[in-house]
Amino acid sequence: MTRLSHENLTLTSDAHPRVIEGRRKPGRPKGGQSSRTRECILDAAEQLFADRGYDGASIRDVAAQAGLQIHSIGYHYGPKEQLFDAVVGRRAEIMTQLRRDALAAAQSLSGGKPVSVKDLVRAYVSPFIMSASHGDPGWRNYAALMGRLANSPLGTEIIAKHYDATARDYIAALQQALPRAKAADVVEGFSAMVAAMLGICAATGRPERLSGRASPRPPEDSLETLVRFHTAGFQALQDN
Amino acid sequence: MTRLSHENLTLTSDAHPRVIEGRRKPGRPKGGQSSRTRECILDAAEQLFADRGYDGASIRDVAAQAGLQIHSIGYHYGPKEQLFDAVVGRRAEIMTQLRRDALAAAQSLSGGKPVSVKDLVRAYVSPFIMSASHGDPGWRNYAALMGRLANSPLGTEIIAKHYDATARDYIAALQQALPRAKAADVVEGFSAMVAAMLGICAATGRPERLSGRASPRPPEDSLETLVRFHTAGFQALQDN
DNA sequence: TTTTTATTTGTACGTATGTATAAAAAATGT
DNA sequence: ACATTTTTTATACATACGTACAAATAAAAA
Repeated sequence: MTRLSHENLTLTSDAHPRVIEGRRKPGRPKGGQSSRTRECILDAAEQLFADRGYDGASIRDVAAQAGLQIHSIGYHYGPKEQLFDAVVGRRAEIMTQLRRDALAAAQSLSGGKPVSVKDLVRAYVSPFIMSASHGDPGWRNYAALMGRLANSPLGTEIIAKHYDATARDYIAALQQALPRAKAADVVEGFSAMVAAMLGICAATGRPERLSGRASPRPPEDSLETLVRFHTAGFQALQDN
Repeated sequence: MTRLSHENLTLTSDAHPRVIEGRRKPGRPKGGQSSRTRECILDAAEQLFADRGYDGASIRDVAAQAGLQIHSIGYHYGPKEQLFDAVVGRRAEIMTQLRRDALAAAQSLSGGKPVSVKDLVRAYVSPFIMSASHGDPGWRNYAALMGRLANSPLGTEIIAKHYDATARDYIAALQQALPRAKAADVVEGFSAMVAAMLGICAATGRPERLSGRASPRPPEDSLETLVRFHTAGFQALQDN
């Protein structure tokens, strides 16, 4: 367990320092200190929104978890919805970049010809599943949060804002890979793929219960199964 | 617009009387009247839970929507979680029966041999999608609610209670239809199928946005696509 | 008719919520 | 050295929450 101590601000965590334990004295911090406080707030909010949902997590909970006063949250992020948007947006930017890069790489590798369905499915799904299962509790919380959000009005709105552009790119590429499939079917398949991806990362424990196994599957196995399953699904959309 | 009036209890709605508009006088109602009040409460709670989530919908909202006093809710259903369970359970019983019947019918029709994957997928998914899209706003709300719940802890718990038994039956049948597929893969495919089904009925508007169409697809089309897509997905799990 | 049961009403409690205000304190800019 | 900016603390407000209690009322049971 690492324990970083920087002035009056003490962060403790294993490999991922994010919870402020000691209190800060009031006053302007030295050089850009606030940016770290802002990250701590996002981390705390991320975890609580994931665990309890948007309405279930209060601003007070977030402040307590981050070791701050209530008003510090509002000071840095304004009203609750804005904080929520910041939580979603922070990693959405990273995830979007990963997916864009993966798509560009696949496209340049296939040189002009349409990218295969399998590569598209993998390119979209892999960054998310891998991030959600590679130790970082922040990403794990984020993935759970996205799953919780998926079918709610507020969630849909914010997901649209941060993820629709990339989704459209992938759908277009899928359409090229499946020229005989109806456009509406491709979108439906894409939605199914996203829903399955989020379900895997939600860690509800249902798959374990239904299969009788004690611990969750290795995420790499889930990823391979998901890719195989949905690739075949997409291809079946060509038979009209 | 039909308007039924029965004693002091006045229900108004088109084709689905569920919102009490006039106030009831206190006192014991005539013969089993309360059962109708109880249904009204469930209808109101169903809608509000679907629209705003478990934490977003208050007992006061439910009472107001049902035209009752706050305490009537607690009187009939006890604490909030119990009301929630009642909301989920009411239609879960019906849905479970529909799925059991469909499975039994398919099994007797195939006379001893394993039921085909396609029939299994359809038998599981069709009752839900059809109920969610056949006019009844109660079922529509219910389907949206289930989608919202899917990846939350409370939702998982209650879904387990009401739906796991049938899920196990279908997974066993799928396993028989796919003898060369790994058990964990079949469970993963089943989870994917459920997630896609819930996503379709959640009516988030995302598919419309991503495909540029104005109105949602006819549910029959979505159903056929889902069946085709997931049948192929399951079959691909046989190639190890 | 009297008693019992079922249901609704009205009110209340203690707590939690999102947001706002004012003041204090420490670093920075001049 | 002084004024300014940034961030924290402390407190407060109005409202909303889940739950509970006692009283009132009307049907049913005796």
